[in-house]
Amino acid sequence: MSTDHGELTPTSYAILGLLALRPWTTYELAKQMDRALGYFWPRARSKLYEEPKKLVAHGYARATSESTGRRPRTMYSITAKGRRALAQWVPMPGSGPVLEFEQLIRVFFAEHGSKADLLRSLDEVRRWAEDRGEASVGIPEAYLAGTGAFPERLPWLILTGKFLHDFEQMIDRWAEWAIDTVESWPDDLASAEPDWQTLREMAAAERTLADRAAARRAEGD
Amino acid sequence: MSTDHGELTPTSYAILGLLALRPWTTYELAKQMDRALGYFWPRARSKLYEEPKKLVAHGYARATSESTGRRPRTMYSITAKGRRALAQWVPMPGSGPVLEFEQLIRVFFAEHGSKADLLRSLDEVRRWAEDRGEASVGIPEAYLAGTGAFPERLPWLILTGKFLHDFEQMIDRWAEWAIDTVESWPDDLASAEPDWQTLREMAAAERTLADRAAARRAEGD
DNA sequence: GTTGACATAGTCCCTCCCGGACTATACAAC
DNA sequence: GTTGTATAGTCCGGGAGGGACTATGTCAAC
Repeated sequence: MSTDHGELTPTSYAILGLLALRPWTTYELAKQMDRALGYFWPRARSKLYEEPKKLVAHGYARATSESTGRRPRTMYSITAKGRRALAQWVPMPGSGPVLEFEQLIRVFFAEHGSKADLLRSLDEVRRWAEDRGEASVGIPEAYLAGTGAFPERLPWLILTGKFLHDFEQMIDRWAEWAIDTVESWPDDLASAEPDWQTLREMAAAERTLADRAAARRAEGD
Repeated sequence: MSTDHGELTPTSYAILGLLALRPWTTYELAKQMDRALGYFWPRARSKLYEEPKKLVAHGYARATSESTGRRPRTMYSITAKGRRALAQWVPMPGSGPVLEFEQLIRVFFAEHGSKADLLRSLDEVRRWAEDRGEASVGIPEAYLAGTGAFPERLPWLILTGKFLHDFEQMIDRWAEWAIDTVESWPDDLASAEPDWQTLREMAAAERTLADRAAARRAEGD
């Protein structure tokens, strides 16, 4: 069916999903990714400009040339075939969460810096959470005020929104806890005392999760 | 100083940090990444085999040829110059957490599947958390038993460990909540009622974070 | 004492993807 | 009329993914 070799990736379907909402220019798509999808499926701009072309090549989208003044622009819209492909993709199993966290590498190797360095790294993390909060505070408020985009999708937008919210809160609370913990340490990291209490709590909680997984398997699942 | 073009990435310093603990063969390094660093800095095996060579080219590591029987292997160890470079890198600012979560795309576009499809996606997420719990349950227990690796690093290993733990718990709780929420919906997703209560709670919590960010900025930070 | 499974120790290569530099027009403000 | 910002993209080098491939070592089972 498709003559080109490039197969569709989750990024393709993410774009296709947006096209199912309404037609967009690539520029608008890129902006839209910044507002929502980009928080859990971040992709480079250059990719976002390529994907719609791939969708067109597969017959999943249609490109129409429009213009603002004498300046051309390309509007993309989904086809019936594209909707069918999307409906097939959505229910399929997907990959679990993948995390990249450079600042945590610097915490992991804290012994190569001072206590003050470590506290600075942790404070950076807390700021990240605060900045995130600032960036996203308007969105739930807009829906409460009835001005949010695509309100008919709100029930499941709240599901994904709460995930991002919980993620952000978790980071913030972790950073606060870590700062408190490190502040109680002596200046010489090498003589810091491990937080045994936290370690015991983690062991217990992991055990609970692991037991649930084992029980699930035992139930012949 | 360096004649080759490839500059050092966080991946390079992650490996360099491991070399600072003790010498390893590349194979051991790859295994070690699976055990800890890989959870917040996942990298392909092929990359892990290239990085030590780059470190040697920069004078940050030294390669020595050993053998097991007649089978050769390369042991890498850090140099004094490498330790200095690492000590410079660790305290520098790093990037905040970046998340990729394909399953959440499928939740985001839930309108293209059924309620049952959505529940299946969410259950997958819960299983992911359970499997993670199963995989990591032994680590805190080992340290409690006094058999964990590099016990002198335990204080900050607990910091990073708790982060991963909190991440996992957050995912698990979110999935449970989402499943409960969706189960209360009618079979036709289009007539589901938004969870206004959760939306209000999110708005309030984000506001708190955002205010803290604003206050921080006002304090001339 | 041989077979097979699994761990060790890598190499190779094609493709995906990043991300920053670059170009250019439209429009509004000063 | 210039300056700034939003719109609408293209280009490209290098990082990174990930699977296929090769080969030896070790240990337990048969």
